[in-house]
Amino acid sequence: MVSPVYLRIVEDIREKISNAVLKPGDAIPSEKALGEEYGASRMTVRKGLAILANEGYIYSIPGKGNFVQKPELNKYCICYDEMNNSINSVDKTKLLEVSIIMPDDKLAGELQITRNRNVILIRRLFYTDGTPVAYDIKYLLYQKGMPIVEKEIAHATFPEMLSGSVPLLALRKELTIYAAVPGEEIKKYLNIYHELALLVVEQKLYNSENKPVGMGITYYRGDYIKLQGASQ
Amino acid sequence: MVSPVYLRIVEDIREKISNAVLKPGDAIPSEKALGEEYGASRMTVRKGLAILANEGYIYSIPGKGNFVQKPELNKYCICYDEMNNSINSVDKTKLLEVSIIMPDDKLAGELQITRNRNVILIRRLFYTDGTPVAYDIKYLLYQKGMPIVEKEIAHATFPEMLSGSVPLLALRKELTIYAAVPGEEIKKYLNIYHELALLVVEQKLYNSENKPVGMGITYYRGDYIKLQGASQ
DNA sequence: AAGTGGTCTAGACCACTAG
DNA sequence: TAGTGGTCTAGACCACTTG
Repeated sequence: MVSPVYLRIVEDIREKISNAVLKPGDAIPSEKALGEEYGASRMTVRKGLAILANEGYIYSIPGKGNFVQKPELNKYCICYDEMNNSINSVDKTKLLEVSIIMPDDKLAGELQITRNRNVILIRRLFYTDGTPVAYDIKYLLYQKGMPIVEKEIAHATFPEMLSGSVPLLALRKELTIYAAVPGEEIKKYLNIYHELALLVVEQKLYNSENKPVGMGITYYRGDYIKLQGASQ
Repeated sequence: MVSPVYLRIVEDIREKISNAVLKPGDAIPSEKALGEEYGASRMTVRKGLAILANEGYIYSIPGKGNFVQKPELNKYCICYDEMNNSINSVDKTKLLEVSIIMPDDKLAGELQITRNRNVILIRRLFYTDGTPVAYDIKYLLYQKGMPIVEKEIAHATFPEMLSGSVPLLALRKELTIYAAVPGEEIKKYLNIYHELALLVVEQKLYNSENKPVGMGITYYRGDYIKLQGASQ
């Protein structure tokens, strides 16, 4: 079997959609018809169509048929890792602070907790070639059994910090990206003496019950970071 | 049939992975064993496993078995639309320029064309509540039959501009995000009189042969935009 | 009533992995 | 050699849509 039948079906139909032979909203031949066309059973045809549906090319309406999907024009996938981006990679970190704090009203609200709940505060600086390029703050809900080993924390990305206490596959993550002018404290940490923009990335992590388990803010020197995304 | 058998299988196994009953690398019971456990045929079991594989929970090794996947810790999905973001939405646009130009060396390189190829240049301002919030530049490879209707261009997002000449499902898109300090020209367009950071978003579009068909840069006032992403 | 997709079965043969 | 996943079939019954 050089190439399975269902893959030939997938490739053929995908090609027709890419070349606009089949346009969004058009009906695809019925599963019975495709089976006859390719000399395949209905289950084999369905396997191919399931793949196309999964890739976002088609959708089906029970009782009616399969149809070409309208493309998602504005979806992008971005791989964000505090320590690595497309123009830069962190080669040194400095742990400024690890402490247990009681949250203020704003933080308690963000983390959906009361003000007497313990929170771990971690502040770090990221360096590239000896230059400080980012100032990083993390707040983690303290969980019993959570390892606060400084050596581990210093170089960990945010999800990694939680790997001991939360099953990572249950983690839901949110990202917010914006630009800002640095305040005096950050200017000092990042050795900024002239006008410079910051790229700010906020992360928020939720457990499987959709409760926040941590949030973080990273302030990058604008001249040391580019985030990249792509469709698909 | 209240809930199909294959969905029960999916939910059971997904639950076990989320609760760390099954950990990354662990083997899942064989398809035969699962079939006996759920009183289902092997094809039904496989349908469930295919869904889990597609969701990124498991993977399979032929001849060995199905295994729990290590989670993707840094993948985020972001919906980017020039005109809409999480804190702001453009309600007016102003077309500054639509013209056909010959690219300079830099642009020709970016678009992988020779300097005698025609390029459409579009410059726009985006407004929210009467305030200019973004300055937008687009370069499109001129294709014969391309509609340059000013009314259409003024309010279109980048992929929409190409909808007449390129099958949109074949479009591959790239995004680059960074922060910068505004230059004099942009300060003038965006009425910036004090220190302010810009969020800059570059878009590059490719056709099905992976040749660039357009690129765009949008300069947002840092106080008027936040981009958001999420896992899944 | 005829056609469509959704679910499911009980087999089959293959290629691969492991002891 | 026994067990595993990968492909495939030829049926079946169901719920749904359309005329």
